[in-house]
Amino acid sequence: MTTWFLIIDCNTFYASVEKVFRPDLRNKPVVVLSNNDGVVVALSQEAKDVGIKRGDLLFKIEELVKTHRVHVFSSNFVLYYDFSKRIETVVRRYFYDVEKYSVDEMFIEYTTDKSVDEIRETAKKIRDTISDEIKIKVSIGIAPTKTLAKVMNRYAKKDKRYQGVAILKDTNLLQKALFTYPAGDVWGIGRQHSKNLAAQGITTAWQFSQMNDNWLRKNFSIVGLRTARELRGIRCIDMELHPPDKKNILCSRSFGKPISELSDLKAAVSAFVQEVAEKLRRQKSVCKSIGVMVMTNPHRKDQKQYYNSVMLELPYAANDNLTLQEIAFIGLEKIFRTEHLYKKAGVFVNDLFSSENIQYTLWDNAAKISKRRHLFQTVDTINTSLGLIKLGIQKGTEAKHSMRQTKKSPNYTTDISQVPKIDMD
DNA sequence: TCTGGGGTCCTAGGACCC
DNA sequence: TCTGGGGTCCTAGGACCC
Repeated sequence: MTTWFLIIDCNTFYASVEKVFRPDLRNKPVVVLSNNDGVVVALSQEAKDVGIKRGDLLFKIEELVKTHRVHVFSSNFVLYYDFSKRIETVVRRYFYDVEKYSVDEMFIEYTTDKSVDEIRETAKKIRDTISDEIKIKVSIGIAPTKTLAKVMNRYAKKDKRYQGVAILKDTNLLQKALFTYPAGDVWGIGRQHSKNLAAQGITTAWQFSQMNDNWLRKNFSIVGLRTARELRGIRCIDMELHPPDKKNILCSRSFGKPISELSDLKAAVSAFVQEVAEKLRRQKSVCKSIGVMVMTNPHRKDQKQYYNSVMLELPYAANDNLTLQEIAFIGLEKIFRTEHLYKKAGVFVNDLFSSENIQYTLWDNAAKISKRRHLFQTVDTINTSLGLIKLGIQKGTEAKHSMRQTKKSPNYTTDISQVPKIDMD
């Protein structure tokens, strides 16, 4: 028996999803923008071919967009997440244990005595099924460790000869796979490490993997050592089938237009508190403190800059909007200064623990706390199906802090009023 | 006009305790 | 002629991922 790791990775995911309901965009360049339509976060191969890169500012590529008739979309996470779930469902028909690593990637651990060719055929079948049923192309990398599977995945994606599935047949081929593979493209080696490595003449994954353990440990911590060992074929990173509860939850967002009034910031903070509180309740956690941060636009050198954040203790461990909002507002008022144009705000909670075993002290108003918790359980139930209930402060003020999203596609798959219509006339 | 959002882990250093 | 040492907790900062 041999244990393999498969990684299934969707090609240019957001851009591909946007194309599914738009057959007229086949073979056309498509880009998807960040929140507020600021920068390119995803792009189709055709868009890459005309010279657009991830991270490009929209206003700087206007010329390219015009000349090459690039189709531009605001991000539609509801749609992408729904596609992600559909793809996962297909994969689970073949493998019960799937690690959802990100919205467009899944790891699978596969222990089998099947031959390399048989494994490749299975992978191809999964790939074809996803392509047929969901209309999304995926690449699959297969190897004895997660890090090597990621390496193979890139070969599967970049080199047509693999037809979307690349497997590291045996470790004798390690040197061949890593010899020309850029060190900076290895999973776990980012920009900074890559720069430091290059300064010492280390540019390939193979060179990195052959460095001395002590040196790796000293310069790149235990994380870097683990990466090097994984590249040698030694398994160091396991599957994570059940995502652990979040230890921190953050909700922050830039505003479509700058805000200067406290009341408008309050409306934004209230909305962020709502999101944070919902996430807390979803994982059955409570928090003992809550933080708020505000900032001006750091890119506007001509404007007065201000950044501040504050963390406040709650009177008791909680996860209901009302308690969290009360304290968040106190925090906001502490750090709010007039005369600034605020571009972004955020709400965060750290040190979460399970809501199942809260210890109240003698002074806690247990009745009030319990009432609030039940109230928001009900609110969650209603919002899950309708999404209508908000705290009063948010009423009518949404426009002031809402994002700019002028090019959003319909929620084709999750909103009955937005499904595509076919004209039969 | 225009610059994303949400996470994780690791390390070093200071405070504090006995 | 000497000025401990080990353990724990917390925080800030820096790296990484998508």
